[in-house]
Amino acid sequence: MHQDDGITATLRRFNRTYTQRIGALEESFLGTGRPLGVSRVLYEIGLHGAGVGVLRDRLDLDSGYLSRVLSRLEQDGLVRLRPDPGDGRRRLAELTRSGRQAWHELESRSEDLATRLVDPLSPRQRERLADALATADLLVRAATVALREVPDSDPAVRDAAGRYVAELARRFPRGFALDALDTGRYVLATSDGEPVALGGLRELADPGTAEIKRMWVHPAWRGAGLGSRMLRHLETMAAAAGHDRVVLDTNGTLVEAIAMYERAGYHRVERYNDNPYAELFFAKTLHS
Amino acid sequence: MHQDDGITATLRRFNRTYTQRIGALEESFLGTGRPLGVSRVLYEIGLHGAGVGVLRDRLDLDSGYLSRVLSRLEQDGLVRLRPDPGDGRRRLAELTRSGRQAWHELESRSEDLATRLVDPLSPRQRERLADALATADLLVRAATVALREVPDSDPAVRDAAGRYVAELARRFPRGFALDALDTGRYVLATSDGEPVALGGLRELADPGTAEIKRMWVHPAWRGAGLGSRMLRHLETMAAAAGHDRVVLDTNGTLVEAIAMYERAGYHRVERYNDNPYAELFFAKTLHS
DNA sequence: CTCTTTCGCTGACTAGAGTCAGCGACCGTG
DNA sequence: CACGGTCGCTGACTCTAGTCAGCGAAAGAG
Repeated sequence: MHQDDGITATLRRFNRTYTQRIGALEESFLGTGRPLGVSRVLYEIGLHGAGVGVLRDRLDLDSGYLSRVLSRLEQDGLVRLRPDPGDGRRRLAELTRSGRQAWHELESRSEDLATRLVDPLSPRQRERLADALATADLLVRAATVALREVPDSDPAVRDAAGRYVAELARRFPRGFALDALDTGRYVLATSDGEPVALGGLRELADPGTAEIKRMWVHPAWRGAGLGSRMLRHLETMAAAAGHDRVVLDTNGTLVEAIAMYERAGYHRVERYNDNPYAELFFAKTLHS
Repeated sequence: MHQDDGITATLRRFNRTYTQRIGALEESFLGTGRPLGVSRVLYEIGLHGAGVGVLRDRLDLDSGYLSRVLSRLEQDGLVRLRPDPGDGRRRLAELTRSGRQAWHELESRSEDLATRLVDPLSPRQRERLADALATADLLVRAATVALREVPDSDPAVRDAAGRYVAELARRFPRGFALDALDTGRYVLATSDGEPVALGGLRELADPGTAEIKRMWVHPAWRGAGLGSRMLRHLETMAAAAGHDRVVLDTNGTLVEAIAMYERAGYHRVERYNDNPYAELFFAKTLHS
């Protein structure tokens, strides 16, 4: 019924099976007397409400289209729109009492469908399915993490760098303190808009060499290969900028990171700076 | 990032991840200058051609709608329609040279997308993803197998029974022969229209007892729990028909089946018929 | 040879989803 | 306070997907 004929074939086969049988979960939003698009907006507003612009971004809808959907929901008494107190141009959408009821209806309809799908399976099979889907979920998310260079003024960089510092302070025996953010080029990895990894690249006095700084991966994402991807990305950037060697320093307590650097082809070198927190120094020659 | 909070939550979470990121595989049919529906029909016709009725069944389309889509494809020079030589009412659709070219384009577009998706993953991760998706595929297929009672005249019953007989003939030391199909109630399990399991229920002289016959599961589907599901289904049918006990006979060579009967609560009983092929006899009391 | 089905096609619709240009209210900057 | 830009809304569209009733040719049953 299935033979191992490559990852893309497996993926495409799964895609077919999936859209035919579970895709219906999506259309479970239908059958509530409302068109799918309207229900999706209703669901996305959620119990806590949401700004119109946020909805537009999250659902990737045209401004005019969303506006019409919202006014329909308002007419139906499911949604209340009020101006954003902080910015008179914006509007906030929130569910009315019957809107919340409709939201719960969508929720339970989707839950029912999921239950009905797994119902024919034995407990053991359900467990296997849950494991397989959780694994697939993690890997698909990891695969679709987007890396992009951002200016060091980007709030997400400050946020990620702050978490980096906080973690080092917790892990380093004598704590860790850092005042200003290094200038340099930063690469931010995001998933669903959330920062999940950060990496920085800085020029050194020696023009041929770049230094990798501030490598950080969100704790929940460790082991998903993000660190290596970030490293490769930074190396490519360094090579493109004309460097033929990258260096980095780290601390002996960061054992996972050290293992990753070694797997990625980095080798130990002598101390090249006077960073008091650094104990180990690595370098890698780039083959362009 | 993910906590174990039940199979339905995992399924729904995956569903969200999936539709956002892999769902695009489906829409890869877009961007070819043709609407999605038209491309789907084109793809489904395939390189070997297909009858119009077959397409209607497979894609679950309205007769009139499909007809229009096909004539559009014919106008565009991608499809040729000719009458079925065996039945003048039917028509066969097959791809022209440029139709085949368009088909390959869809194929490679879909392949590209799949490749691009798994590209950021390491070989080890790709393997894990392939495993997870293959497992999920199997289980989702198993979960969505449909069991339905069919008349014993149904060609699918004859087909499945034929495979059953052929397999027993191969596995039994002295072969197996069976002339007519027993009358009785048959339950057929199908996946994508293909028969994947069969089971029969027959009344015995003793009115309280029903006999389960012709239990067969497609070789590719064994281990997916279909046998147990079929058994449960037949038991429910027997109970609904007023029986409080089911019996069955089997042969010592069918070790997997015997293990399944025992797991399902069947216990050994004395021989109750003169079936020369039967060596072992089982019974189960139904608690209604 | 009739009568009934089946098969695919045509015409006439509808709802849903989305696009695009432009508008008025409002914000932040210089 | 002028001005460019942002935000959401409105009107006028388009395209896709699909439904439904009915029709004529062909096949199968009696």
